[in-house]
Amino acid sequence: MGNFTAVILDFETTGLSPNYGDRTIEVGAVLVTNNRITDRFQSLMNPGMKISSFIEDYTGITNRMLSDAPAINEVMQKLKSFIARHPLVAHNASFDSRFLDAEFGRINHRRVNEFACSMLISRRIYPDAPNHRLETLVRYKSLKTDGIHHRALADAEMTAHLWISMINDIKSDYCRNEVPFGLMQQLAKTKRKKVQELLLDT
DNA sequence: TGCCAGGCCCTCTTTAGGGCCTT
Repeated sequence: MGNFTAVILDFETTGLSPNYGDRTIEVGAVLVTNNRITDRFQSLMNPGMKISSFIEDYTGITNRMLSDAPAINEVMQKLKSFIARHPLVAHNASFDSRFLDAEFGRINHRRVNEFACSMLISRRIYPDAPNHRLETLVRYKSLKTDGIHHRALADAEMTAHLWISMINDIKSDYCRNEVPFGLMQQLAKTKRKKVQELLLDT
């Protein structure tokens, strides 16, 4: 008891803003139970438009690969089942939550899941990291990686390892048996100077 | 037509500006 389940997810997209027409082109998600990855979900998605050469270069996902991919709505239905009502985590969650909510909106679904941001939490837990990009934190904490970056499942797995690492570090640094999701969310909203206070207090 | 993100966080702040993160 006490070890919560969460889904860590990551999107590759055509750009930065769903409000300006950008769509998702790949999703990766992993289920974390008892601080271990216990299930995985990944799919490319055909956004119905050409992606820029910048995105092709950035992700390694090509227009050719997407032409054979399933429609976004179809994948969103499957993603909806995968995430169920589990709390969600993403690195810079404001980005992924915007896209998730936009794509769910297109299938007339409204997200009920809570969201936590591993980037905001890492700024509190690892203030001395050179920066808080996912890639940097993976190196900084010597986390498991297959060396692939900017692909959805690889990034989701690295984010999951970061998430697990942060929970384990809080447990050992503050002698805690468990670190509930709500505390992680609270951390993200806590001023850096008040972090010690929060973790010692609760 | 052409424009175009958005939210957090720090500081030489709050009557603001700019860097960080995500694609």
